Amino acid sequence: MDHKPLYARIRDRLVGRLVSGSWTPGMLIPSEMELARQLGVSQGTVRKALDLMTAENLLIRRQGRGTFVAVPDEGRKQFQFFRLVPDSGEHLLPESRVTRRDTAAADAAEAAALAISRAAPVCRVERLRLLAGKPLLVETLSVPKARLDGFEALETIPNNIYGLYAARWGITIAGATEKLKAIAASKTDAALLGCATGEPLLCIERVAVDLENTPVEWRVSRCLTGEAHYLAELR
Amino acid sequence: MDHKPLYARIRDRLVGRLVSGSWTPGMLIPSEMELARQLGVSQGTVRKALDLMTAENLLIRRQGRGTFVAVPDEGRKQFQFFRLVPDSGEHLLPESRVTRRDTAAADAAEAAALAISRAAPVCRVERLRLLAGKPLLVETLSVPKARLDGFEALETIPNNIYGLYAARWGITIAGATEKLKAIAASKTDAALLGCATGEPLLCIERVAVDLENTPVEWRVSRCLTGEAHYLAELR
DNA sequence: CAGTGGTCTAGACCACCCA
DNA sequence: GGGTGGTCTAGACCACTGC
Repeated sequence: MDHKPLYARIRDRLVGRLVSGSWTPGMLIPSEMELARQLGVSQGTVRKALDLMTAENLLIRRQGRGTFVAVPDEGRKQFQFFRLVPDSGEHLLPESRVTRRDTAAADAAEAAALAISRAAPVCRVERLRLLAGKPLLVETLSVPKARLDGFEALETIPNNIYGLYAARWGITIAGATEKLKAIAASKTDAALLGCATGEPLLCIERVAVDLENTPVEWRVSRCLTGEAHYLAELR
Repeated sequence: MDHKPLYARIRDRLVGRLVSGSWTPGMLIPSEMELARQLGVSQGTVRKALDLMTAENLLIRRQGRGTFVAVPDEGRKQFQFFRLVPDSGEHLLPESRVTRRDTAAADAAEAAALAISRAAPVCRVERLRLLAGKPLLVETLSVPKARLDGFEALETIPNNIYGLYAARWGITIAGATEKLKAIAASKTDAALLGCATGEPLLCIERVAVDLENTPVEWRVSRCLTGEAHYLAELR
């Protein structure tokens, strides 16, 4: 059972330092040699663990400088989980305007997506996001109150919410699964987006997970794709 | 200029064997030790090159057996470039029905996507794809005639077209870029798909590239997403 | 200049597969 | 048993960074 390779167990121990908060975003971590001494393995094994974590976007290595803990929204990483880009190709972050908030027991869809019980309370936010002043999408997100206690009392919801999860609750969003469909705009969405009812919208349903692969957030976005598109790279 | 690391240059030489066809899909390639001798580098360097190629889905390594050239449509790899899955979760390959074919000079969109001139001839295929007998999507694909000569004379277009590119022209599709939008069904698409004109469709525009990153195929799919969705994993 | 990560080598032992 | 890839170690040299 515990016959994972040594480098994988080293990785797990180092991820533990991230989860426990003893390594914080942006921080310089000890050198390979130092870690090898601390952990009682060779430098090569530490390197393999660090390379794994680098591939997972958890660390950033810089020759001559050292190895750093990745900060969620650094440079392009801001867009790691935002694949909707203007047709013109520029990558801009949209502004946000919160249109609704509440806290209540999870509905069936939320309970399934977040792997929690129907009775568990969730906090919800609906917000409109605009690019260069024009409505781009409206999204509804739900998080388990148990996991992000105090979310419902936040005065403002920052634009970059994954940075908030990290700063306030020490939760790093490590990945997400998205399901895309084309739908017709509902009356309320159309009003928010300033388009016609029935207009085709790109619907993105996302479950975001933390380092331990536990669902943290469920989000459904309805996007106008007249001047933007969702970009996917397949390799 | 040429100061790429040794393992990267080894990778390029080995990719060359794939491109030239001296290594063919499914084939067992020489062992690490043998390659190290042939190429005059250490086993560790060969390993790093092979690991790279494995990560690119070009090779498959099996402990105790050896290293094999990946077969484009082996097992789940059939779906490497087919991200549209039924909501039920099963992964089935759709049947295809060709609805139109022609060969002509490239239009502006094709020339831009395939990086060829307007005068260059392209072969086009439009086909309807069905899942369990129900229309799922209609797609139009264009390939440069110069690159896939004889394509226009094919009697049948196989369901798995990337396997054909490999078998007939020795071209391996190594990656693709997809742009997604929500659009309203045109009259002709609606007729093919058996839906109402104006019905929201998921439009997937894909440029597929070969091992050397040269565009090989341009494809635009219009999909019904009533009972299926496009699945994306973000890491 | 010293310290870091990046590359490259050499060799050991293991787990797995097949004849 | 002999060969394969998978893991782990140890040490060398290089390229880059900052003092």
